Amino acid sequence: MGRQPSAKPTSFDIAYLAGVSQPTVSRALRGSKSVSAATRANIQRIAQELNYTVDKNASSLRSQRTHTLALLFFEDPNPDESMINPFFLSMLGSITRECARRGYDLLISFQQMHNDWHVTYQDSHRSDGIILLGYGDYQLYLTKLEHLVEMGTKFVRWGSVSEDGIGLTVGSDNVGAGEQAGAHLVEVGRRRIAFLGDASDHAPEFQDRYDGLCRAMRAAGVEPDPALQRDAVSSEDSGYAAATSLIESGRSFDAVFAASDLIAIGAMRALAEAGLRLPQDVAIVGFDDIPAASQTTPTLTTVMQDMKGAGTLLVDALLARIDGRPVEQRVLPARLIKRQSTAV
Amino acid sequence: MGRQPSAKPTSFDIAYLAGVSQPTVSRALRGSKSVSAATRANIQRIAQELNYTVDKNASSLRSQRTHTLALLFFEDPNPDESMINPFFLSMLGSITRECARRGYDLLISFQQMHNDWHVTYQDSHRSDGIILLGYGDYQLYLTKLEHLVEMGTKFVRWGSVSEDGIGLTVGSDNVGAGEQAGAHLVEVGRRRIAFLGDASDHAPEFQDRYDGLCRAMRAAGVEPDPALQRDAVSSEDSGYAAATSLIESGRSFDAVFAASDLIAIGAMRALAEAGLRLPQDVAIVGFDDIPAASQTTPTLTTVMQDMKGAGTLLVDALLARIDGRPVEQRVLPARLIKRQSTAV
DNA sequence: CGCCATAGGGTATACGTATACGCATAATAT
DNA sequence: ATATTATGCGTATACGTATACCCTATGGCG
Repeated sequence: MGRQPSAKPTSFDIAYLAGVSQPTVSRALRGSKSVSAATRANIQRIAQELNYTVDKNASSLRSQRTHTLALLFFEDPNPDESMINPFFLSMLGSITRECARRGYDLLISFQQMHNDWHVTYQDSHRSDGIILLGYGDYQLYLTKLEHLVEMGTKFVRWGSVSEDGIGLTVGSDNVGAGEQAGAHLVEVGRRRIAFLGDASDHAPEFQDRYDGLCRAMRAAGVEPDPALQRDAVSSEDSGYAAATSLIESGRSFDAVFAASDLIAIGAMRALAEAGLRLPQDVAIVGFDDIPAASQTTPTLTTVMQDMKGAGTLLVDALLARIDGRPVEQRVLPARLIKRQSTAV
Repeated sequence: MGRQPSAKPTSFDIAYLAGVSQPTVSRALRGSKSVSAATRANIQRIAQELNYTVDKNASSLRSQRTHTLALLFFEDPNPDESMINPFFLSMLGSITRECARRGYDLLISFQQMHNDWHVTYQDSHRSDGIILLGYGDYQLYLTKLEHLVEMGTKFVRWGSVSEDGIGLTVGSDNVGAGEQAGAHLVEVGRRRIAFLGDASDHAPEFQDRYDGLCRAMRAAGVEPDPALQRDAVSSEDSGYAAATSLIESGRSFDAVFAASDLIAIGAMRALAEAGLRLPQDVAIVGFDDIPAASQTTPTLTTVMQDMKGAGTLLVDALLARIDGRPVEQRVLPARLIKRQSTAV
């Protein structure tokens, strides 16, 4: 039946073959400088030959470092439970790669917002640090964050960088992105610009985007009309509802800035059903540049965030915090992608 | 400065408080029947109170079981490296949840097809088993699979269930899905149906879909024309190229069955640019039901796979194999979603 | 030529858990 | 009544690594 799957070699096996003691093997492989170059090279060669890999469990047990990061998705308790926010998904790749590059494993965990705190607690024991991604009710979220801080857990989260300061935050330049979107809409001649997305402190990121929009409008000498803002969470249905409410209010508007692409897509449906022509009657800008944004009719102008940079930065920041190195909040640039929905 | 983050309690702490020995705590918590109900209840209560969690590293080290599954994405070495196949992403949620339900952790790892074997090898040491997801060159893939089998690694993969039998496979009923698509196209009056997607043994899943299509056509008394098949991998560009080649061949066709939605979307662009009306001149069916499929013009008829069931089944099958339980290959039903691109 | 610093590496041990044994007590069989 | 077995638990130990500490040769220095 072929050979045995040859029992996993240990550092003792290597040590024996190299004619040294086990600790020397450990030192050599971990890069301690108190082992001679020749010995180290020899040990590395033998390890390579035997396909030796350090036993993560033993190593972690001894050193009390897991070399693992946990990635927690906080989800809205929405009915469509199998759907994951496409935006976060596209960050996953870069986070994974960055972890691999740094020699860290990545543990994935999904969590309903309302869930037992217990799971998160466990995750904090299984990893050196936690990356938090999540839309949703920000207040609920905060209590969990405070709990984490209290426990001394290292973590970093994706979100609005401007606010409070619970823990370490990495995020896009939402204000700047909002400004870009606003400036572009003004440039194509729009003056009455509506905003769809929570502007309350339940959703700091959306709020930042709205602030940016207002800033751009004022810079162009246009005063934003608060009556043209409608709350919405990141889903098509919510966007549809918000746009419908806007239309039914009877107030005139010639552009819509949606706080996310999903909202924008729902809004486009509502606008089209109301007989409004896009972009002639109403120009529209979304946020996120999800794949569907280039498939809508008309194709959707939107803001693309630097997801690759985001993953790298999140991991970087978290590792810095874990190692006790100083780390400053950082903001990532975002870029406006112009498509048909704002074409003059 | 508040209290210390109170050192993590160990089984010894619990044992002391319960007035028993450490092994008894271990036995009680793991459900050994050689501990009395009263003692067990008491231990569990104390553990709960202290927020005790078993140290995974120590536990794994001792028992040689990691209680972790590794998820490996094999990617095409394509230029757009930050993009992950949206189809696999939607499976991630259900896999994660199923793992959590069974008390397993999930380790994520992306790999370029051409990468060093080393990474996969390591992953096989860090987990009890591996879940393999990947499109791409099937031959390259096979050599890696054989390597895994040789090492005695437990794994399960997503793919075409019909073929060879290297390892354990879970997949959709691609033949049946192809039949549904074909029957639908025939039903709306199409006779000259093109197929875009590799039909070689480099891509067994696509081949199955093609086989299903042919079967449905023959069942309706229509002989499929091999000249209407064009190779394509799962990307928009590839779909665009394949459709263009088809159009330029001058052969007449009144329908296209694309092996994936991305191919379909690329093909739609090519067809529209060639002045063909969809669906009047050419009806089109895709595969996967990615989010963008409902945003195209016209919206895309496609096949929806049971991704939630897929995740569950993959984890189930892998755990069965790990535990040495018997496990049969299983196939998941797929469902045709009818949209505008095939509306009569 | 003796003294000390340094490089290089060995010895002993701890990390927290799970399991093989052994040993009482109590329950049953003979 | 004694022999047998099951029940419930303690004792001892191993899993594979990393680190604190100790020891031995050198070489540099006065």
